[in-house]
Amino acid sequence: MGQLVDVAMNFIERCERHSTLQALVQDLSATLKLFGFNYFMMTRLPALGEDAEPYIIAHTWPNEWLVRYREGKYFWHDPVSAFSLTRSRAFTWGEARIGSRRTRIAGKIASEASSLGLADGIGFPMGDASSVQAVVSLAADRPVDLDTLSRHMLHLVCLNAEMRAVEIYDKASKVFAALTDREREMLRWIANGKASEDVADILKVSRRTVEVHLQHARQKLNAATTTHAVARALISRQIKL
Amino acid sequence: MGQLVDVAMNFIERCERHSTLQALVQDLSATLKLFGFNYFMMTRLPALGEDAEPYIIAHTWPNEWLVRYREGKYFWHDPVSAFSLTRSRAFTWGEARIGSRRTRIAGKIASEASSLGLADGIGFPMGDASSVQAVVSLAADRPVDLDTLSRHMLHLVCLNAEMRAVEIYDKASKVFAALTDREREMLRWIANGKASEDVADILKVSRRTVEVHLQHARQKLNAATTTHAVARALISRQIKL
DNA sequence: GTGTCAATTGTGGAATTCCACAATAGGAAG
DNA sequence: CTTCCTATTGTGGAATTCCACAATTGACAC
Repeated sequence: MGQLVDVAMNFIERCERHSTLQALVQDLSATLKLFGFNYFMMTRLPALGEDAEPYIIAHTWPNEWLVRYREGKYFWHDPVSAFSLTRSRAFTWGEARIGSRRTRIAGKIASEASSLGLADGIGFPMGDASSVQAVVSLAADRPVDLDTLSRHMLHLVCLNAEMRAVEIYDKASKVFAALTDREREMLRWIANGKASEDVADILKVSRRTVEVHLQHARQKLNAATTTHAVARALISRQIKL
Repeated sequence: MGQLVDVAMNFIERCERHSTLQALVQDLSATLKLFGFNYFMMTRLPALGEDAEPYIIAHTWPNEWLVRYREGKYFWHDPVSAFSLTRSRAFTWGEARIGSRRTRIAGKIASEASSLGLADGIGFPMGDASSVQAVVSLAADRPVDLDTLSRHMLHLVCLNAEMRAVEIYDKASKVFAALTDREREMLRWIANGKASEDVADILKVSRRTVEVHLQHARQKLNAATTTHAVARALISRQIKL
């Protein structure tokens, strides 16, 4: 019981010291086995309908399973992955499957997974309740039945592993030039559906002024269009809706 | 030592059962005091330069401090809050202050906070490493010196509290109509700076087809302009950049 | 088999944005 | 005090988007 707390704490401390994804994966994999999980998948979420594979950060899933997942575009048919997109709390695969109506394809996916040693699992969405960014999914060869403490320790393990993994994986994060207050102000109105002229009226300046600010914003964000600039400003958190 | 684990687990279990923000805040506040923290602040992050106050989800900060924070627009001068925007891991205020150059205003904020009983604290960014969504900040009247276990238990407490708080607070989350594959495809190209004509070429359809899809997207997302639609599609996670 | 919905294409004109070139004024920093 | 940056406004024309009105094809569901 208390042992798992130590296992988790020790893993988290080691986490910081791993400087390669490989080492981290190995350590995480070993740690998770102590909790009864043989495989894990750590991935960001693709936009709807998109191919999920490029978003994978790290995993130890059997290659065979990964191939099938890709070929069959399982991501968009698997109720478990669908669950990941909406849930902000931890959930077991069992829960996810019960919560969704049974379709042919869902049943097929579940039985195929089971035959490859991924019978049940638990998913930890990363991010807050308003927007899930990534998911760490753990697979076991039998139904998941964790006590509360183990579950939360696992959550902590996955949380820290993901943080570290993204740090390692994603060192080259997109950095855009900083906009001025005025530029952000203009962009924000545009992002909210106003035309340049509207913004001009709202801010009591000429339409031209608005357009020049937008032009500067486009240049700074290296954007081809104002829409492009808005998208980039949004993801770089320089504006909000 | 092991007691704090129980305290944390018990709190997390109670969390689910709280149905009002008030009850949650009270419980959280009491729980945090057992860890030596007298006040907390749970907030989402404003866009650069924006007023931070509307983004507060819940807090127990002294009113006097909150007023000063607002009046002086401290959020944008306080190295601690600046830290929240970039860090994805837990950090103490002390760490944040050391990591940034000392300015007059920063020193003033720190000493004012200290005189009101917020001498040091710890911040837990919520969200993954690539995008911080919210922060839970805990304040203590003396320098923070937590052992690893306590720190991680606190992290778990804050994580679950925030989840629940957002669930309660944000029941009326913006829901937009689902776009079709094609609509998303078009929007994605537009979000990436392409003109309708470019998209038409890329997808081997007529410019008009692209525009009709965009029109439908605008209608579904209730957006006045395509830019508006892109912004909404982005925040509702229907497209990615 | 009928109905609903997605995807596709078209026309023509109004509305809007984008761009190259220029210039003035004020504030902050060195 | 000089320099850099930001905010502001202007012109005119090219490029692009937006809109109202219409219609065909194919897929999936009841």
